[in-house]
Amino acid sequence: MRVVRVLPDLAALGRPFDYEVPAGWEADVGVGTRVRISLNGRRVGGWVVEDDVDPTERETKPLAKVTGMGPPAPVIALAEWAAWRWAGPLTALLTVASPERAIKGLPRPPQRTGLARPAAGDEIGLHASAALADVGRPTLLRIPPATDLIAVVEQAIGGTAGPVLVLVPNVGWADRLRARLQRRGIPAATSWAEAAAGWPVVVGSRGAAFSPMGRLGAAVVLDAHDESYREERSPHFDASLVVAERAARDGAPCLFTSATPTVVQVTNCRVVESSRDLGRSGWPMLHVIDRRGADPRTGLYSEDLVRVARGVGRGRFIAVLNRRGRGRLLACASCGELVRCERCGRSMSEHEGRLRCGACAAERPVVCAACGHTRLKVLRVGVARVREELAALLGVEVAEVSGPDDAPVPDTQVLVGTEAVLHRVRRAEVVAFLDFDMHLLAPRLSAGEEALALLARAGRLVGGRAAAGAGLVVVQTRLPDHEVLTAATAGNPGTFLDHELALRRELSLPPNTALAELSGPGSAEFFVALGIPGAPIDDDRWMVRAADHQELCDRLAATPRPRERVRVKVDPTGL
DNA sequence: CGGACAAGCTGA
DNA sequence: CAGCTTGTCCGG
Repeated sequence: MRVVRVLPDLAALGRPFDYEVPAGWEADVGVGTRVRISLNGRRVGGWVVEDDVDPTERETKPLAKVTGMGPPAPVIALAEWAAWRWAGPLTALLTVASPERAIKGLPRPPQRTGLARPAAGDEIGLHASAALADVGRPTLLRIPPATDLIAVVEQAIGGTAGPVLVLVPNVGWADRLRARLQRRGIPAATSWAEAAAGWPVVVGSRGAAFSPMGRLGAAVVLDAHDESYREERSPHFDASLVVAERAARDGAPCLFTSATPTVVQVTNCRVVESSRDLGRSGWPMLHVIDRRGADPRTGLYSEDLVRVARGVGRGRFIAVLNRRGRGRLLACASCGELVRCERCGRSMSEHEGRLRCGACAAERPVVCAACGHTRLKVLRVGVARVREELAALLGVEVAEVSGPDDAPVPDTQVLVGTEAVLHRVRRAEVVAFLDFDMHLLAPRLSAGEEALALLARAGRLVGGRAAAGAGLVVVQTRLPDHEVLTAATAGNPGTFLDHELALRRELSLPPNTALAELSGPGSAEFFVALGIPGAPIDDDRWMVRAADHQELCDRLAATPRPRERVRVKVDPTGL
């Protein structure tokens, strides 16, 4: 009698059980198949995770039902790797890798037309073409933000006979890319079933990293730095790393593209940089407005900014204001200097009568580092007033972009919104960051990387500085010499990366070490059981550290979890 | 996870 | 001590 091992889709259980395959079902059951089983008297769903298991001496029950197709065996193995890498339940990853509804049969794959490799005419195509010869670790193409990436995708598709997986940050982008490929005679899968059936190209967002396609011919991750590749829920897997691992397993080349790669990516990838000319011309024109002299109590609009806004032609003017998080900046009430950490440069907040850095936990007394005064002010913007103020200043209608992602964008020339507005508008003449310091100093490990990525994103809306009709990105800041701003001004993120890498090395932060955040009531007990270096963050959170992920993840996997709940976040971004 | 069963608490 | 809550165990 054939016996299979089934993992029930109950996250807290996390243990497989053995079942018999009833006679006549043999052909419908294999690794990955979605089944229903009778467990402890109730019917639950699950996945076959192992086939032809040695029947234990223990009695086995038969499978109750075959629900439909599930992820193929190599994707199950990939999900197991991801469960190890992000110390999370396999069930959650198998759910991502499975079709939403039961699938019994597959459509017939389309004719392969338009799949010839185009001539690698321009610089981007040449880089992509060369990078595709490389296998093992991803090649990172560092290309400026205002670059059309279709040439990269076409090189990847034309350069292999196997299926190509293309990851993009969001579904809107996936839809547009699919449509463009379709017009070129390249059918791109839009569903789980199509990917499983053998469509030559799969385009998708985060979840598509676990797409049920066969052995990859090549993989491409566009805007590989984008935060949306990171799953917000547990396990917090990073789809770009999943794709890199998958490509390596399949012996396929993996291409990352990014204008603003993270320091971890430039460390772990083979980096190919675009030429200096292309780099400069593809970054936007940046206008930095120094607000150091401004009274912390005055409004958000400098004279300079108002002048720029009044000079806008027919295009859009977009004002961006960060309201994300509870990030509050402190400034000296006397001289206006921002309160920053002397070790890592991030913002500090007041904590039991002392200043404390949210990123590296450094502490010091409540004293202005510039003038020695002890009175500090909280810089906070009256969000509701921002729109009204701008409308009054410019004498035009101003709309606020907020609410759900799919709501229509108001049809006014001037818009105010959080950074989400940059995802919802495709084109602008001017993008102005009213208070960029919130981004530069956010108490997160990735604050600088994210701030630079934001400027690059804004650059897409206004166009590269060399393009016809190029617009302008405006930044109001009290830190005009910040390395993020000098890098963006020069159109060369390399200077920022060098700075950030040196800082990370000095503080033993990733990529020099691997970190995990433990939270929840059981975190203290789990920390002790782990027996690796770490430090408390606050009441029920701990940060643990190991030399690399092998050591960290092996330790996390080998240590039994305490009875009380622990959440583990490998590679935390917020500290 | 959720059912089974045991131990603990409460009030008459 | 019935009736209820809370805790612990376990599944093929």
